[in-house]
Amino acid sequence: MLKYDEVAQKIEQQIYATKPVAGTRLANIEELIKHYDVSRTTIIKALDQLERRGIIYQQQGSGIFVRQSKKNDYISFIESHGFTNDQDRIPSSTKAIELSIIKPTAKIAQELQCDLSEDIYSVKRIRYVENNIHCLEQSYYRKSLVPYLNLEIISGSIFNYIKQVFNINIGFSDKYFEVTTLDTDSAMLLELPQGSPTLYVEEIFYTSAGEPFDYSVKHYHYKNSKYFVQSQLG
Amino acid sequence: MLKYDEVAQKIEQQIYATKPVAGTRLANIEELIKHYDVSRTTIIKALDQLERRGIIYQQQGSGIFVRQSKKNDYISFIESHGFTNDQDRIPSSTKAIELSIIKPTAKIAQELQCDLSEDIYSVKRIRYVENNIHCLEQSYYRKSLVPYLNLEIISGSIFNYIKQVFNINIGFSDKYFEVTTLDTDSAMLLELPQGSPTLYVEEIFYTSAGEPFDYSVKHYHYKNSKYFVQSQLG
DNA sequence: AAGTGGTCTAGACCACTTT
DNA sequence: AAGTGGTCTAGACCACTTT
Repeated sequence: MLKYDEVAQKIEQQIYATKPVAGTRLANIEELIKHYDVSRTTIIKALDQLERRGIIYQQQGSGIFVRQSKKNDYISFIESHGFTNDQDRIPSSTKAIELSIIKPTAKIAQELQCDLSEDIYSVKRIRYVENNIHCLEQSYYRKSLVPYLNLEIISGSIFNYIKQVFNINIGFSDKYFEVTTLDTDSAMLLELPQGSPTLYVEEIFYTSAGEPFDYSVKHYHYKNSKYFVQSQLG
Repeated sequence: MLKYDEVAQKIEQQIYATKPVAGTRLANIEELIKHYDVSRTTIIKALDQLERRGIIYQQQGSGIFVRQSKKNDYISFIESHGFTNDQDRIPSSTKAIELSIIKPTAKIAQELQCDLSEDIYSVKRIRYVENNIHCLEQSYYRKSLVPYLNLEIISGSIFNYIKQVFNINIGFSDKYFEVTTLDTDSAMLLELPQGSPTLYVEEIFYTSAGEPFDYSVKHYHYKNSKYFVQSQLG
């Protein structure tokens, strides 16, 4: 494990364990260097990581402080995989609705940067958080990169599966979204009236080598899902 | 100006100038070190910055590559101040609807971590992008931190103003959002039928010293606003 | 003036991919 | 085996805030 990851994790755990109020000052950098017995650069890198994740903030000349903890019931829109805060997991589950191999439409081929003749796994699922319907998800995977899927696999975490079995490293994603209304089919599956508002999200996932392997379209249940995003500005 | 910011900016400008297709490989690190005459650490920091902003991606052992450029008409949800990509600005404007000094409600006082007796500037505005209604915004500023506002100021960029005049450095923000429907008042102002879907956002802005100074509530026009978010995963 | 976080360097060495 | 990005160190010096 990398040193700066280890230091970041230890500092984070200490914050979660002692639950200091927002604005509490942590030890200064010199002390952290001595305490963790690493170089200045390593401490700074660990702190930068915690700052980006919204756990602390740093003010030059003043100190390192604990940031406000997030509201409950809100899910991180960036790393949303069914958890709220990193501390306490929220039980989530998945129901598979459809699994088939298809040829891509022009739109799908474009997003996945693939040929129209390439085989594509089409996966339709409903995702639940705390036993409430959270969203309807239609995903397309390039079979050349994800050679095999079955009902059991898609009822769990597909990402964990393809990471472990096919050794695919997930690199980054592009997320496009807007607010719209539900058509008949989606409304039925989300158990909402037709025309209900929804957060409509299209997301393309790339491997760490920059290859798009998953194009997903999601309709979120507007009553059961709330989100948060923390930003660094300035 | 900091060296790594300068290097990042130069590399970015070069990418925008030559518009290479996604996946194009940039010069390797040794070359960048020589070319910009800075240390390895400085190059790495510049590249990390560009990676976080979605402009490049790096693959250990392989190279540094240009990332897909973003779709037009989508606005960055993180740094959304009325622009799309960093390259080409989109004309945006603001119409002031209301400006007053009030005492905070319990909710406002809680979000701004202030006393119920403190003076608060209440600002209501409509924001336009390319002459289309983009969102309705109700903001609350702590008068102790933002001592003066008038109609002219709030018709422009309040953030630029308070940065320059009151020397407030904006540090970070917490954004909470969900999909809901418009009530009569908001619908009228957004020129949409009552009950239309909307993206409802609450955002708290903090100074770099960690003090909340602005609590804003926004209703986005569901037909005129689309967003994107780029994530680093793995 | 003292304290605290941030930048920057040269260079050794490690991790991963490509040839 | 060679190439390429990433980690880590010691230490000098800078930028900003607090006393």
